[in-house]
Amino acid sequence: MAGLPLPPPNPPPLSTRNQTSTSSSANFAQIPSWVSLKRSSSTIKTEKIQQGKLENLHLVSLSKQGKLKEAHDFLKEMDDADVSVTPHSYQCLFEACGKLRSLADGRLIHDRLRRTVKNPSGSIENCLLRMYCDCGSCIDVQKVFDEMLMKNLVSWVIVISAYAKNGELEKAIRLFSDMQASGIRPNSAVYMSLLQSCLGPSFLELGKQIHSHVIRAQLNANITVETAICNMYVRCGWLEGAKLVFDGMDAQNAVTWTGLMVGYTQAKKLEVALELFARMAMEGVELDEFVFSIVLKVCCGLEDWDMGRQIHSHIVKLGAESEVSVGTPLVDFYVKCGDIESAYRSFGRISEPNDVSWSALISGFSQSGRLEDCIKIFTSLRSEGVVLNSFIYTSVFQACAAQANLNMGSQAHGDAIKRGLVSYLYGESAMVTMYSKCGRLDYARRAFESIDEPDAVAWTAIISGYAYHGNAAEALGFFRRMQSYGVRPNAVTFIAVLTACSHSGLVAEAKQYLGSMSRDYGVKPTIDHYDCMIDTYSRAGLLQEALELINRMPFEPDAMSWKSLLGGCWAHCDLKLGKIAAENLFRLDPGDTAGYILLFNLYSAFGKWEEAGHVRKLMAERELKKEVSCSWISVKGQVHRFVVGDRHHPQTEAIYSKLEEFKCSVIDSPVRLLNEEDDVSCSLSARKEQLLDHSEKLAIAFGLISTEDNAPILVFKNLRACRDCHEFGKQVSMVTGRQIVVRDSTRFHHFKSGKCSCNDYW
DNA sequence: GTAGGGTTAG
Repeated sequence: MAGLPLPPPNPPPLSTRNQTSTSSSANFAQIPSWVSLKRSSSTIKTEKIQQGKLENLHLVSLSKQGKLKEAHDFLKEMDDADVSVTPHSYQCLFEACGKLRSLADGRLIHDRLRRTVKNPSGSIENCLLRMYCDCGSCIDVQKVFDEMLMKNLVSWVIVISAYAKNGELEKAIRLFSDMQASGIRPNSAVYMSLLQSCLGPSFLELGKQIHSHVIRAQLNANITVETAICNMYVRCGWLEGAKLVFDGMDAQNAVTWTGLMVGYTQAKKLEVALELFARMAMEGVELDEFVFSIVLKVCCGLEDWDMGRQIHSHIVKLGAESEVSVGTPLVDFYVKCGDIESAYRSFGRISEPNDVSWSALISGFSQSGRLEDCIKIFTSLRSEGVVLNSFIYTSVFQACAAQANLNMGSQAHGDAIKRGLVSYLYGESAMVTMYSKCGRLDYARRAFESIDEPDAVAWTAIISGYAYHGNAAEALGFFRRMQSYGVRPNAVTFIAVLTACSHSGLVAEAKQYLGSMSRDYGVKPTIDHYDCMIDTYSRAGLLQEALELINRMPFEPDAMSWKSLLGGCWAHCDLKLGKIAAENLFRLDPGDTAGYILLFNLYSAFGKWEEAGHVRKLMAERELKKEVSCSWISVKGQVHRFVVGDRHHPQTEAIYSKLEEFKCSVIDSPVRLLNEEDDVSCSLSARKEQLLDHSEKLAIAFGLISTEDNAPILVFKNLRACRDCHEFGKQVSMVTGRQIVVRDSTRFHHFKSGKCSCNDYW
């Protein structure tokens, strides 16, 4: 990728509602250091009043720049020179402390205020209150508030909002009553802060009471307050109430409509949400930049890609594409569409992308398999010091998992920890998967054990990890542990459990788990679960059972059902059933290359060359090409890739002579089977030659000559391991005593002392 | 007052 597209010229802004106007206050950063209390500056010293003004000006400047340490020093100098601090300076100092959330500084300056000023004004005290709120210290807020002699409306608003924001709603309500008792009428700000604190269904009753207070206070004609009430009902899960308030309003603005659409989206009533948008557009409500994100989300949920594109063109007409709050949801929409090119184009039109925009794009690349791009963008963002977030890291972990890129994955891991950006559960589960797919089950386990309270997804990740590595005992152990912790398994968990069983020949266990899903766990089995069971029977050679299950299961068999059976027929040499399975598979998925190869091998095994040739012709007719097979190994941080018969590597001679040492391992059976790695069109004798230099063997041989004698060898390949290479792995592990690990397209093979963890089942 | 990005699978 040659750099990202340039942003276009700025379009007219949508609405200025959210654009903070730049204040016209002086730039205090420019006040030079001559405003200091050097005793030599006699001109300043002589004029007492002027002097105080300048010092206070400097103090204000330091506060606005957030230079609190310098401010403290300067305050001391002012004390020494007997210059008093003005109320305005105190206000600025408190504002700075609040902004920086520096409670310690705030308390120091508060102390100073107490010592030097007898009766501070109400507005100073309100500043103090606000400072302690910003620093999150309710104790200090309460103390100041209790000692205040002149409590005005603002003071009450600050304190009530402080408690409300802090989740102490009861206290806020009590203060609210006190306020009324003391004869002060609450304003809309008080009600807004109380309403915003009603966060879930448990607050519904309280929310209703606040609502009735609003009506009594006659504030219910205020569009902002009404919108807040509407959103309160949405958050409390009472959509009907929200709708009632909405319909009762004299006029609604874009915010009101957006809030209601969010409500219907959360309630999974997507059609209603979309209707609302249509109505809103028809009624000519002035759209703002936030409306589109929710509508586009609705389109994604409905998979209504046409509607999404229509909305996109509407956005273009409004000239809002470059707005980050509009462009980012657009990127996500196209990612969900599976249209990564459009997503990338939309991203390029955002004039000032933020971290959310980047994460939407990166996850798009990760999900669409553009892993190189994903990693590339991540690396360049990191080096440019752009703000990253935990979403980005989660996507990077995923990409590294798919790429089996342990190097990048563990680097990103360390980096994310340093920046505190491993997101709880999301990032952690992705990390478990990353390590297990990179071949480091030990790290995966450690990553898992460090999760505070793993949820079903995290448990599923570790169970899948062990299943993927062919260790059913551990996988099932984790499944039991999961239940002992009271975490309920979901549908995907059972896929992992059943996969663990099928790869280890645990037929009875699989049957029992499938049967217990609905009964004991309340998880309804889907066709995927039945396919796992069919796979289990097939691998174990129980082909009749597999066929029976296909016929009597409560679903129409899909391609996967027949493919599993075909795999079993191939492994256990059942031509008759294999033909039936293949016919059905090709009917449902004519493009399944691996299926044709299975059938070809099956015919060949029975010496049925004519039929085998027919399969080959069929593949050619349907223009099915095998993916070019390759294997790779990482040595000292460098990745070495090999294809069949590869002679490009600088150490080719040494690699081939190492292979010669193991030559006798090639099974010399009268029937030479076709493997995924072989060229389908070449002759039998040529294929025999090919067996010697399959990419997997080349990678293993290179591993042998380029690593320490006792180091384990980890090889990755893009296709399924063939029988010869599998035997080769076993033999090498026996002769050399090395541990060999091969990840093929479906699982890990751990070769040790002449045996493989897959028990020759894969 | 409002929204936007991600976790587990064969």
